[in-house]
Amino acid sequence: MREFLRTKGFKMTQQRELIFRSFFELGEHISVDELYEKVRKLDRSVGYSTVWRNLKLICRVGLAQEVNLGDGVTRYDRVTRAPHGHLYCVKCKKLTEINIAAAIDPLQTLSRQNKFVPEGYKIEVQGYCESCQKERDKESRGRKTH
Amino acid sequence: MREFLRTKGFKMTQQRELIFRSFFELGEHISVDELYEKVRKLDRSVGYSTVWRNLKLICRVGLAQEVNLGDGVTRYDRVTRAPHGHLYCVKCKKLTEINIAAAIDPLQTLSRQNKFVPEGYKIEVQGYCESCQKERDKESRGRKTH
DNA sequence: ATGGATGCAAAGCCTTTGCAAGCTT
DNA sequence: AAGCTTGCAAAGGCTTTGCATCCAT
Repeated sequence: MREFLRTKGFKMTQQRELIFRSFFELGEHISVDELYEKVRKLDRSVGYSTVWRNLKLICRVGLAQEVNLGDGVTRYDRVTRAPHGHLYCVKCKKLTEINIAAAIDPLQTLSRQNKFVPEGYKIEVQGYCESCQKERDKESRGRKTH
Repeated sequence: MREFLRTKGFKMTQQRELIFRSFFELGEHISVDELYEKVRKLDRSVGYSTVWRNLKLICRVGLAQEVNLGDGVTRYDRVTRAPHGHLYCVKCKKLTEINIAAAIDPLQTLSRQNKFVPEGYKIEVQGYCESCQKERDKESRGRKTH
């Protein structure tokens, strides 16, 4: 890792190592806050912006990718060999990962037709998870503008 | 429209009509600011929050959907019969709409397998548009943490 | 009248950045 | 030494909300 970063012009520091380690130990869809919490448990002296900047760095060197579920918080997904998408329950916010290989195929074709070079895919299916399907009707009866 | 809203418990007002009209006249991927600008040209007295709340309302009654491209701004897409996805150039931020019917198919299958009831799809392909492909290499040479 | 709708100003929240000091290389 | 990093505090930038007032029904 240290080598990997060096070749890209970055240095390895104690905090950086802690942050990288923590990030990869956590699951997917990690937010800055979540990672910050985890890191703080191991080293109370690490600053929030350091975590934030390192998360950005992880993305910059291609080890992770930002994910935006529209809840106002940017999350980060480790880039794995298997690209995945999400089933996002709009009621309970639960996320379920799905393999999107089958969906990527037609997208590559479309990209080609538009002379577009794809680098990544964000696929999200919004809807209701099994346990929230019953609540669905109530939901649509909301009122008030705010 | 007035009727439609009434059945859902909302009233029609002068501002609301202006906002709704403007929204549907504009293209896709409209941000609150953009809509606000357009509305202000027609009526300087309309407030920002009114535009914001009405955009939310349009979504709530199912006429539009929030789109999040990860640039920190929430955009709104009119819900049309034909669902579409986007080719998002990470360099120039250009958006190109694509028909995602072919990609939805496998996603529905996956949803079914997870006992998930899909309501909408967000599909975004990140990459480089034709004119930005040459810049691609330079881009990856970025340095500095911030 | 009644309750939703509006405008303004003020919060809220998360994301970024300026700086001076501290560490790798 | 040179330059990337870090922490802290302060900005930013967009999204929400409190409230008193206004307006549609």
